[in-house]
Amino acid sequence: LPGEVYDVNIFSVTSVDLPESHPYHHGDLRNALVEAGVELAREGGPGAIVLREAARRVGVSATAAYRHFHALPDLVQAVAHVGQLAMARRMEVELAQRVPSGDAAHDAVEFLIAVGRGYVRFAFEEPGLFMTAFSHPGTTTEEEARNEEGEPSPYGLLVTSLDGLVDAGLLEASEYDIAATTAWAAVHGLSTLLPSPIMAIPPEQLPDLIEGCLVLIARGLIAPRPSSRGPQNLRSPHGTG
Amino acid sequence: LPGEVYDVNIFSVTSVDLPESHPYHHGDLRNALVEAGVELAREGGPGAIVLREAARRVGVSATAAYRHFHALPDLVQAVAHVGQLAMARRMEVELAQRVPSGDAAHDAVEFLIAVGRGYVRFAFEEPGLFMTAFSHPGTTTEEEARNEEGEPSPYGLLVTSLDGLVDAGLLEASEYDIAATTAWAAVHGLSTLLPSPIMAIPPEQLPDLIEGCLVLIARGLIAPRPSSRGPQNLRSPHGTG
DNA sequence: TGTACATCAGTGAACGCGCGTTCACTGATGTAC
DNA sequence: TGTACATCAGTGAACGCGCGTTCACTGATGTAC
Repeated sequence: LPGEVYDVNIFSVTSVDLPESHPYHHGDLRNALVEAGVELAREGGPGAIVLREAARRVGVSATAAYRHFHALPDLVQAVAHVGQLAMARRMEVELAQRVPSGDAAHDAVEFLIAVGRGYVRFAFEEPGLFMTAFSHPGTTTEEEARNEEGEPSPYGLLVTSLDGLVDAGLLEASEYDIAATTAWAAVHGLSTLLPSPIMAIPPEQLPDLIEGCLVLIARGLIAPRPSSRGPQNLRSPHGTG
Repeated sequence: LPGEVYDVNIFSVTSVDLPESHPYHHGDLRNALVEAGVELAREGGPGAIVLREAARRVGVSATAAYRHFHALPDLVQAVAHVGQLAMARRMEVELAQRVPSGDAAHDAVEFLIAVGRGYVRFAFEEPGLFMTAFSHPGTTTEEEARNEEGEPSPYGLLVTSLDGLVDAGLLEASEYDIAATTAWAAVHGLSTLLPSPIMAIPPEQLPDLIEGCLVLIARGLIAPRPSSRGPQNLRSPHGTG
């Protein structure tokens, strides 16, 4: 199925090569345009995805793109999907590098931190693609947005992390949604803010800072309930309980 | 000093009115253009700040803007500055609504949470201005970026929050930078993610969700050191200690 | 196996758009004497 | 107090740009008989 070949070889993890033959007219124009779009996104973010330029790079007239995409936003969407996939792959690299300890609780936390680390590092390594993955040009069709069979997704990995925390007894199911939102938001904020000129962190301090933040985020998720211990009362969420 | 009148009356907090008289040619063109730019930003984010349109709204030729701004990015920058100020004001509103308890530790945490709540609510109430405040069109000149005398800034309020935590004995000074980065990132991530179609949270669940996340973030900042208590070992930041 | 035809994937010229920015200019204001 | 002149804040036409998208078209492929 040529329509499924979305691997972009950004990271060495990816080993699937695109077919070299062009059996029919161009043969694989849609994928070629998406790949060109990915390059543009890497170079300049979502705004740099330009239909005419993508066609130019593929060596095809601008009009040809309209055989495969209804309009520009559809191409951007396809690129965003590739970006999400690449991000998930980057997260999986971090997961693969864990060394399991005997302790289930410890390992569950390490899983969460590895997922977060992959997220943030992807944002640093591929800022343009990261921004594109989270741009939303028009609401995604349910059908289009659905992941391919077995494709990893950043959100899926987060969910897996939190399930692990629940299983290890570190997170109450009643706090699941809040924990998920907080974890995602915190990691996303790091990814957005740290690379921006707003913060201007000296590069050599970045790894330690990121790691410290990830630990601190994890701590918030699994901290014991305020009622059971701790020196001060944190009030419970407004309007709840 | 007419150059200082940046109040935009987005919130009723602001009570300074712009002068109605136009004593000299236009008289206050720079501020008028900035205000028009703010409106454009509110309507469509940083990309919607268009020099020609701003001039059109003020009723002046497009060229006139070049008497007051070297080029478009300078106008965007000025608008971003207004956005930062408006955000800080919104945060101050939340601060003003606190009811102090006797407990210093509790109040310090409430201060932090109020600051975060203002940040997130501003992002919901003024998404375009929020995005503009954090866009960075060309690196800011040191001189230009410096705040006006006594102007509040979002980062300044965050720093005040954390100082309060340190004073109350809830945060170790050695963790200050990590805590600051985490708090900012988490709150910024909530502000970015929650309003986006990616999450699609039902509006009636938003206040509780936000509040829960803020508590959870605060918890992470002030959680006791892993070495002293807590059921599992969180490893210390990579490469440190 | 060869031919007629429908279908499909591409071409190339052209459109309208709104933008940022430039240029030479004009008219109002402030100032020196 | 009046006049000459420099300065300053605005005008309006024009430029080039690259974009997304349309249109009528052409040439290659697949298919029925």
